[in-house]
Amino acid sequence: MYHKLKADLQAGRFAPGTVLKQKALAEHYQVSRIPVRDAILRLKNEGWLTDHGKCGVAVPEFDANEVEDIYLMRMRLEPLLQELAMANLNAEILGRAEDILIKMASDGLTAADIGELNWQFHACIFRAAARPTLFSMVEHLHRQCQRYIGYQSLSLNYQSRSQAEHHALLNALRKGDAALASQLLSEHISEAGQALVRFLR
Amino acid sequence: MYHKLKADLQAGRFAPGTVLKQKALAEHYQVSRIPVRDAILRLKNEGWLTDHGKCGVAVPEFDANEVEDIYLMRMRLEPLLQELAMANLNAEILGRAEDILIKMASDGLTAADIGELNWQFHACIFRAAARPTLFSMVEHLHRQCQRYIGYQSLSLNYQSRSQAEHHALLNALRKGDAALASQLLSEHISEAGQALVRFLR
DNA sequence: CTTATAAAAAATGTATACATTTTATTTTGG
DNA sequence: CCAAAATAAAATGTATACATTTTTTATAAG
Repeated sequence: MYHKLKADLQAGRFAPGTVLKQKALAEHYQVSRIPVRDAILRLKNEGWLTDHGKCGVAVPEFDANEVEDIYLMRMRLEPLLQELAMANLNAEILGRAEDILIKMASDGLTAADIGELNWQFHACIFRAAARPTLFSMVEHLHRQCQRYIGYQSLSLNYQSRSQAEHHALLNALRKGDAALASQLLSEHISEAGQALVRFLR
Repeated sequence: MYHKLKADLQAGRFAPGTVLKQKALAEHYQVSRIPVRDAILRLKNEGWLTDHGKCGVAVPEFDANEVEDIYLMRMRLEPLLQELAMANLNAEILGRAEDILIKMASDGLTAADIGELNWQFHACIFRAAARPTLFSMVEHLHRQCQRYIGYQSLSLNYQSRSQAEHHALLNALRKGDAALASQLLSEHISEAGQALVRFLR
């Protein structure tokens, strides 16, 4: 139930602003209201739903200010996590990261696919830091962004540029150039954020 | 129910590591398991409970690594938010912040009281940034820390030093010295974090 | 016609009962 | 005696039924 509703939200099958009622969801997914309530609680915490006054939940509208804040946070936290990871990077990890980049160059990927692979690429590096709390937070912020990028073709337009940045980052990591790697990641996030905010305004 | 369980967790009435079962909680609080489930879901997201295998939830053990990560994040995010707030600060806001500092000097405050007032002081400034998403995140990180500071007398030992730092910060904000205010806040967080990590190890 | 109040409808919160899954115990074979 | 499988117990997940709260609609007064 939770997974089905989340999938529908991720696929954009409910327009932003739509108000969802427990009873209606229960009937739609052929379950009782108990699992619906659980799912709603979880999805509210993940940012896929918001309270709608005292009754009902709504699919959040696109909010450029929210995106701006999330990208600001990512710019501060992801380079930090990457720096902490650098000491533990090795050829195997970097090889796996490159494999993901190769997959990202495939044809027929949806915006959601690209978003997921993009996260897998960075996560692969971040995980080496062995910092579960910081990692979870960064993952949470990434996934909040996916709500926005799933909808539009922006990620497809920026795909070639993004790939080039990924390869440049990978090279810096291979060389062990921490300052360059941090700067490249920061710019990578900044550009994606600015493009998304421009698109929303 | 949610509020009662949270209060008990905040007051440290369940030792870290304790495993809690829905049925036991339901009987203890004289409610059915449905509100217990809701409360558990919410408290897991707030960091007051964690999953315990496939069955039950546990009161999390104290984890110095988690604290270290949270303070690292706070050091990156709070100065950012404060900088964004500075343009909108005025005498009224700064006056309210000072009022809170005066309350913090009262006698007979518990560690939890001081923690709450400490947050109110900074929140009062942060709110001026009018950045709800960033603010929520910073608030979330603050409240995660309260789980640790509620337990021990550390906050009481650092109270006078902390107050001095608060006043220095307030002065920098009054003067509009952004660089100094950021630096003071960063150090303020860093010192509190280091003290807490030292205590836990 | 607008506003305030009252009744009706709808939505959420909670209790009880049952189903499914997980964990603990016992039994059996080596 | 130990390990693995089977059984019993316990815990969580879910459905139905009812209680409380919120929202909407209808009604009446100004």
